[in-house]
Amino acid sequence: MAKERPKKTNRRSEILRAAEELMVTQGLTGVTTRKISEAVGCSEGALYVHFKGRLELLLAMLEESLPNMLNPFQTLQESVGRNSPHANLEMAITGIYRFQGRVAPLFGSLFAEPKLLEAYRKYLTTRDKGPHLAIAALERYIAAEQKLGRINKQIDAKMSAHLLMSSSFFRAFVEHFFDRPMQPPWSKFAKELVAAVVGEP
Amino acid sequence: MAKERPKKTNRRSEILRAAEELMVTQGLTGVTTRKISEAVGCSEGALYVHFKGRLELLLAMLEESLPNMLNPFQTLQESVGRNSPHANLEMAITGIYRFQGRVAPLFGSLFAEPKLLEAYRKYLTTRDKGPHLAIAALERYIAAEQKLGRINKQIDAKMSAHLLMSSSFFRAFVEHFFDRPMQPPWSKFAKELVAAVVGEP
Amino acid sequence: MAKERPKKTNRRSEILRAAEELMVTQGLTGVTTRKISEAVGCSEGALYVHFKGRLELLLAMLEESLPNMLNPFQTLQESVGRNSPHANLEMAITGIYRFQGRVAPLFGSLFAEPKLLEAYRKYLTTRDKGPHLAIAALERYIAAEQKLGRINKQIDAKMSAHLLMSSSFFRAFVEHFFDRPMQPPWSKFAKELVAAVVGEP
Amino acid sequence: MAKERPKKTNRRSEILRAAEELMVTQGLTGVTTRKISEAVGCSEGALYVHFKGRLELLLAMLEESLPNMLNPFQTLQESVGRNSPHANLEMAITGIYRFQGRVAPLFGSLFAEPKLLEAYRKYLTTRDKGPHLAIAALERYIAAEQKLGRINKQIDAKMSAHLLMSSSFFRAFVEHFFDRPMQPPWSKFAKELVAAVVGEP
DNA sequence: CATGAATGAGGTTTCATTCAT
DNA sequence: AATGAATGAAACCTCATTCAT
Repeated sequence: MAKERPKKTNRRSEILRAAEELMVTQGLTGVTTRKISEAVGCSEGALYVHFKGRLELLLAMLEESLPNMLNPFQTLQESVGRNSPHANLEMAITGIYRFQGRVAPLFGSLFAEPKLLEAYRKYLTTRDKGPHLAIAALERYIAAEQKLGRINKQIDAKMSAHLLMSSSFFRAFVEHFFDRPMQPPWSKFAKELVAAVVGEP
Repeated sequence: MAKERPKKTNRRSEILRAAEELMVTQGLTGVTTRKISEAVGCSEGALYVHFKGRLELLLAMLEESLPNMLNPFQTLQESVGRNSPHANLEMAITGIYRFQGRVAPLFGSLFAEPKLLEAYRKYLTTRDKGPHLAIAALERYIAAEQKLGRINKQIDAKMSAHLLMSSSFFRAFVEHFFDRPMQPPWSKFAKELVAAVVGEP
Repeated sequence: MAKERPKKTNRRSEILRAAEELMVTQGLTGVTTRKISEAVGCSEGALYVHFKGRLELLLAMLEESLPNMLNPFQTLQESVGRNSPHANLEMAITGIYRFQGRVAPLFGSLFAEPKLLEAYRKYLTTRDKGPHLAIAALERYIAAEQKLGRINKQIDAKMSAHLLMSSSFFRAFVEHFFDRPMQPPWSKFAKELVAAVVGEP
Repeated sequence: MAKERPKKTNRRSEILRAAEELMVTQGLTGVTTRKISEAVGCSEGALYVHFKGRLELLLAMLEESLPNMLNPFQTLQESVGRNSPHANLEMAITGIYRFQGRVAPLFGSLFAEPKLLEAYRKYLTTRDKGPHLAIAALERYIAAEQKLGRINKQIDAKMSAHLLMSSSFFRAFVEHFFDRPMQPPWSKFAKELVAAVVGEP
């Protein structure tokens, strides 16, 4: 009789979640095997059942932190020609901004451990992941709207995409670095940013 | 006959230089008291003659990594009305970009050690230092050139400053993160960026 | 067939025994994690598997040094009405004296490390341990014998108990402090002491 | 012409006073060369101008902590035949008790550093110092009063002296060990103690 | 799959002491 | 007499990892 495997999904993802939580609250340096196991409520040895070592564990954790980034762009692509381009772009960069708020500290942290950074680099490049995807998605959207005449055709779509991305990232980074929101508040800034980059609505 | 004191570069700065070197090559995690003392060629105890502890040492090191940033802006302010505004802005953001290439890994690293980040935060805010100064300098320059009619008065000076800063930072960060230059090369990108932000020359 | 587990004296107690040994031979200052691990023949890290830190280790060690004190008093209580009260008291204070000879240096040492003293204090007071127990036991015994008419009823039992305890402790402390026995030798002194305190037999 | 030495007494005794203060507040372990120099407000090196090393410094400090003990006994000897013997003894043991309250932690501490204890031992024994002096003084007084018929001649003067000394020491030690006064308060206890030891007045 | 004990290397910091100035 | 920089040893503790059970 087949042994059903009902309670799985468990450990491995518990561990990853604990690791991410620690990374956010204590910084990369605070993500020790001891603390992870304490947070999960298991022995340190248990970590090595699921991962070859700390590095692999952290890589897996980073892997699972990314996917959420894609959503804003699917939505964006689907809204070509619908609503106003400005509203669409604002929503998109708001998604990006939020995502970057979460990952800026994570990614920044990696500079502290070159081995981990190098490994993550390899992981990203072999799968062709990176911010260029987001920029490209923005660019495609802008170009599409330009074709529809809803965005000024003079605008350099690629550069605009770059500007939107850069500004969101810079803001997210600085705000987390100083642990304090910048002025003006994001919603106002997003409007102004889009207006400045693709022209007044 | 005055006794010259030639060799007084003085431990303290040797230590700081060694620490910075280590931070760049090995990441914040690699900046240990042991390694610093080895790099300097002194005992570990010697570090504590000059600094209360590792944290203070690192803070001092960060302190001494900043000042160089100010130069591009002094130059910028002095060139109001001279040469072309585009050339001036390109030079300025090139300076910023280079500076950020050096400090992005440093600052990113800090996310790995919240205590250090917090301390550095305090240091920066009590002296009102931060990227807003650079942005404000750019903004002042743009506004000044607008007054002279050398830059389109329609342009939002503050937002433009922000865009220039963000783009430089984003590029510097990403290039160091991936350890690979982005396309197009900086000199070309800088031109396009300035053009996109303050209008074709 | 059951596997006997003979060698389980178990690190933890090996460690505690080594620590006590060191405390006696080298003084509290000589009880270092290094020396303990060397004495046990394990790594320093192993200590931290069993104890949170040096302080907890020392507390546990002190904890296990006490219990032996209780025996003299059980015996004492059981001998009410039997043999001569003087002989009984002599035996009891001899037990106390021996115990105090062992712990006086230990307890004295604690003044050298206020944090440890404070922690031990807390440990003792929360469990209502302390010399008052010994004094009370002596007092109870004396009172019981007074009821039986075997000790002069005029005697202040409480004060007598106090005197017996104090004298034993003082002697033990001084002898260890000077590393030299006092005159007259204990057996003679004990007799005289009891006679002086509860009256000639 | 005599060189007057006006501002002396200084350093050396400043250092000793600082060391004693530290010993009382931080325990022997807290008496480090660094802390002493900080407390005095001089360099660590300065300590070695006045003392060969830490051990000699501490010995000198202990040396200067004792002399005050003698006063109660001078007074005592002078009051033979005056006032009441009980009052005189109470005053004497109160002096002893106070003194021991100060030195019990100091002397206890020494068990933590056998080398220092050994050195101090040598110092004490070569000059024939020690608690036997105090006991002998008490004994002499009691005997003198017995001769005058002011104290019961049946009393064993030597043992009485011993009991008075022991009780004071025990109390001082325990009270400092537990950092809490014992019951009954000293003044009441002293009366009862003297009454118990040399008979009701 | 999981544990708990163990380890060796390495972390930061403090110590008493020396010595050129 | 005094300093301040320096040191080597040693303090306590934490790390990632292994392995028998």
